Amino acid sequence: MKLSTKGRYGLRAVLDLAVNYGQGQVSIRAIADRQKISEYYLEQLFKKLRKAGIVQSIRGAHGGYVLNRSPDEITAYEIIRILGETIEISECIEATTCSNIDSCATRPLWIRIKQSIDAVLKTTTLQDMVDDYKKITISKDGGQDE
Amino acid sequence: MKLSTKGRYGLRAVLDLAVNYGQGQVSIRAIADRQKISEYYLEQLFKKLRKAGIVQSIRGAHGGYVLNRSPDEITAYEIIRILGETIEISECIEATTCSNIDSCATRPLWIRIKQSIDAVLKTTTLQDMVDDYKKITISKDGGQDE
DNA sequence: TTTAATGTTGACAAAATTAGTCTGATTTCT
DNA sequence: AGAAATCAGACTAATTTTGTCAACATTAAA
Ligand code: FES
Ligand code: FES
Repeated sequence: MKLSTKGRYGLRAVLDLAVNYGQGQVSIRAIADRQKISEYYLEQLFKKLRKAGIVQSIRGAHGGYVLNRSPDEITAYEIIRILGETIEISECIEATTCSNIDSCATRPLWIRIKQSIDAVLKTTTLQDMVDDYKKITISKDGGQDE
Repeated sequence: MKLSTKGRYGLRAVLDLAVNYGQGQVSIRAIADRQKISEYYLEQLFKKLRKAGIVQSIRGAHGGYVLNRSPDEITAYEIIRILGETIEISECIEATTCSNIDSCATRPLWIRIKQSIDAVLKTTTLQDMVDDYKKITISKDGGQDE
């Protein structure tokens, strides 16, 4: 069970925007460079994020993307879902029923797992993650921003 | 993010054994029938379970499989891991470090998610699941065993 | 007004993983 | 001997994921 790169790359990219929140737009190329992700692939992901209203695009020369809301108002859950990542574990969990529910004793377990994952994702904002991240890097190299 | 059929089918199959625990061996064909899973595919899964000592095989005519331990001593976590299912979310979580950990702010999140999944799996025994299952079916059709 | 940088879109291709099947052997019971 | 089952490993098919590309649209700056 692994999150696909959609979710992993996408969240890292959005986090890059969160770190730079309030300092103007960031281009896909810059993110691709920093995060070592294909520029073309990121385009796909930002398409979804823009349609969902998470980010705003600034077109033209020196354009880029900006978060539409403050990082502490965006949860990891939103991002993951928008990127098309499903936290289903088993297909029949989101549905209210399942064709062979009578011979299946695993449903309650999958549901509990899904709930515990969702709980973590929903209570984690981008700001939380940025804070954690800064704590690590600062303790390592003495800080990089003024 | 989905559990592969290895984990889903495998756990259902083992649960089938757990329901019949103490009543002798169960053949793969019987499980395949009840759970609507390919007989050949199940063979693959039981191969792993046998090597890991979860089940014991009884060869020859009227053979089958039996749980090697009591259902309340086997956790869902064990089964899932033995079947080769990884609960990694991201590749670099099990490892103590990661090549681009410096530009990645998502690690703490993935770790917390993994821990919450593991917690659920480790605290759920086959017996727990059988109990849940019986509760449902009994309330539905008035019970099926004597 | 031109130019260059960037976003936008949809289609496509490559790679990896998962899922499922098959054949043949061995063992044990009747 | 014959039937019913496991055991082992190879093999294929299907699906999903990942990544790439080309053509176009929009805007800012020169
Ligand atoms: S297979 Fe659908 S609930 Fe288990
Ligand atoms: S990519 Fe390895 S820790 Fe995030």
